[in-house]
Amino acid sequence: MGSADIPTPVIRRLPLYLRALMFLLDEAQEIISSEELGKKLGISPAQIRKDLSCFGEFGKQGTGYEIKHLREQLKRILKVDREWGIALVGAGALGHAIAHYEGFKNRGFYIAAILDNDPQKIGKKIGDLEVMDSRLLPEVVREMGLQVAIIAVPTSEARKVADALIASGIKAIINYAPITLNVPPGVQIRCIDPVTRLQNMTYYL
Amino acid sequence: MGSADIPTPVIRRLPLYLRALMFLLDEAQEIISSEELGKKLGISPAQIRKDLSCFGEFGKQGTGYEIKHLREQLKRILKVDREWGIALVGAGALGHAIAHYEGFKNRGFYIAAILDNDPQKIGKKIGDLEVMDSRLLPEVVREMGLQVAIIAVPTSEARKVADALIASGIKAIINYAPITLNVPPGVQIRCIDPVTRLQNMTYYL
DNA sequence: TAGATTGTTAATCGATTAACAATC
DNA sequence: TAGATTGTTAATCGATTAACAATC
Repeated sequence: MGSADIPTPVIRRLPLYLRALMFLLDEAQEIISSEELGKKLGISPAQIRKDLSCFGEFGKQGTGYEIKHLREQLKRILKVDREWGIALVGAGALGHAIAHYEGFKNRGFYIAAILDNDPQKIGKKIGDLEVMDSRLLPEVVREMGLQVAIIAVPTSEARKVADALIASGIKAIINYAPITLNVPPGVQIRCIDPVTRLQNMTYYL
Repeated sequence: MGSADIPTPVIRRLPLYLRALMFLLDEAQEIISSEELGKKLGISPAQIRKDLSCFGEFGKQGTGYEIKHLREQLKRILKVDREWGIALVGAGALGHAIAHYEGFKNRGFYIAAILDNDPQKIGKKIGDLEVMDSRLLPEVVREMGLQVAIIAVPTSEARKVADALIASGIKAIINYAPITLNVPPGVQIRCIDPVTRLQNMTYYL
């Protein structure tokens, strides 16, 4: 690959830029400067320019950035210029909330399948999708060509589910169980645990 | 205050240490070395020792850390050696999932009140709590002495809700709407947006 | 004591910021 | 052109790591 190694903090910020640009486009704004974008995001303008310069020259001196163009570039860089299907494992309250979440729309993702191991839940419909038996995971992942999954099961089952996902060929996982899961190289994982975020804030109170 | 300024990455890691220690105690482990803890968390042992040394000397040379003792120290440092009541705003699918979440238990938090502006939802019960009218927010926050809140409303309402929370005296906010909210100094805010996390991972695929 | 692991210092590494020439 | 803002360099700042004396 021609692309040099980009610092991870840069990659963490790009989705925030993209999110802000999508929002601005909804409000029909066409151009934005690094100054204005920085103010909206609480990030320094120099930081934004430096981050973007890792990938090319997307702005125009004296003017700023054409929002639609920058959005397309960011989508391409982040590989969300396509739609990734997600395997959602867990059809409890959290699974329902994720299945009904509006925020995936136009951001590169959709729920492709919902799985659970509870016979009470298997076969039930959530929105347009029928909850499938967890045991079908390998087939579902292969047949639908899924690479992304979300773990929304109880903590006690999260490790087992992660192993099954990885064995099935999933390459990117969002884990909602409050536990650190170790994954092999080549597999991405991120944990969403509101309590660690809360504990982080209370330190400062 | 006697406490010097602690680097923010340190404060971000402490809740992870605490979470791992709680888990180990459940499994009846009593002692752990920075080496072993680091392996579990994917963090270098030197990092862990350095982080902890910001606050005191909690270990014993040649042995490691007494887990129960370190847990108590971390709880104290993070101010979760008490229980913080949370004002949960939004009683939709996400609000339900949060209200039923088991993960708050023993980690310093509980849902103290649930509010919504939808007459259809007001008065309905979620677990033990009755959904209250959002307009009662200032009274609820004051009377219950709440400092922490969670925003689980549609994106279009998030800004308004955040302003109301801050006006009511809330000092720490978890925002589930995929939008950057600007808050005044002295108020902590963290955004939980699974899609930015997903977009971060797809970059690496 | 011998072995192990901490707490801490110094060195390295990496990220952010300031500043300005380039240029629209 | 004059004014504005980018892209980029160099300087600053901060965080991580390596190494080891202290000590249990």
